[in-house]
Amino acid sequence: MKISSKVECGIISLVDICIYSNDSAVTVINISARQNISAKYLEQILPQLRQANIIRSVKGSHGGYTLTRPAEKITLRDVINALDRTILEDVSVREDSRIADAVSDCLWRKMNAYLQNFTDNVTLRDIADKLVAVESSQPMYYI
Amino acid sequence: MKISSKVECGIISLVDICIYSNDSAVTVINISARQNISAKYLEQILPQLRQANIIRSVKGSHGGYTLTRPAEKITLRDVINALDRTILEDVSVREDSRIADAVSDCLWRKMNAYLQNFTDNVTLRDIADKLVAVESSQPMYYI
DNA sequence: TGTTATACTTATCAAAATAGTAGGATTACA
DNA sequence: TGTAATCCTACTATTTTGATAAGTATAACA
Repeated sequence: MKISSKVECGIISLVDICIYSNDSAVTVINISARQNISAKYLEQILPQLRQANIIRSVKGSHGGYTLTRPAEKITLRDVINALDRTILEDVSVREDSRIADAVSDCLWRKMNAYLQNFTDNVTLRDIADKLVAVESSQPMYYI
Repeated sequence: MKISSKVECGIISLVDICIYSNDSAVTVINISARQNISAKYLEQILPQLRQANIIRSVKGSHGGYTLTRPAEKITLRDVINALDRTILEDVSVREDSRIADAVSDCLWRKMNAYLQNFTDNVTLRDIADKLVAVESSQPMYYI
């Protein structure tokens, strides 16, 4: 399905922070270098994740970002809602007929609930763990 | 979730055809009037549904559209694939890092499969039936 | 106290996608 | 031959998206 680049970069950044923060905050510059995402672009995305209370930031020298809570407590839905609320909104465009209403009620609403259920049950930890599993037969670096 | 107006109008049209075709084909003009959708817009959508073999058309006087098969054999996935293939494609934007690959493999692909499963299990019949159920306590007209 | 390294904010811009329109061509039937 | 319909292709305006730019604020440290 269509996932915006913003959400994808957000998740990649969070996994990066999850893996690379060892008592120290992770900087935009480092995420950018490791993940091949423009630093300027990240500077637009990360503050939104902070406002959603998924990461916290430290300004100034030795600043950067850390997760606000354990990775298993951060769901895909949290991230999507922080960065692209429309993905999980059930928007009905048409209100023009009884058929349109029925399609909206019986289809879009249901489909959306189904998708929300999925995103509620995937956490950052799941992704990070999968990554380690994939890497296990390889040298242990993540870049 | 985000569903394009095109897909929504397509489904509404199909339900309309399902309900209103009694041995006779349903015309764009009638769908347009009943569902409040511009006829010109429908003229762009319905041929795509025909190309996907969901409806057949009859040209000329007394022409119009009918379903090619029973409503219970037309799935939401059929319709979406006919009108907006990107909805069910698992597109990964980033291929720039191992984390990006992991997110793509372990998340987007899985999410897409989950969504496809949903769309495989909803048919036009389901929608039409729901509509009748909604109407059952009301006078029996659909417009 | 000044320099440096960082996050933060706002504005801007170009490209792509979307929604819808327009005009004419084609077909079938009476 | 006229009429009622689908079909086809192009166009346009709007919105969304992806990304960049420039400058501000803040904290650490020498």
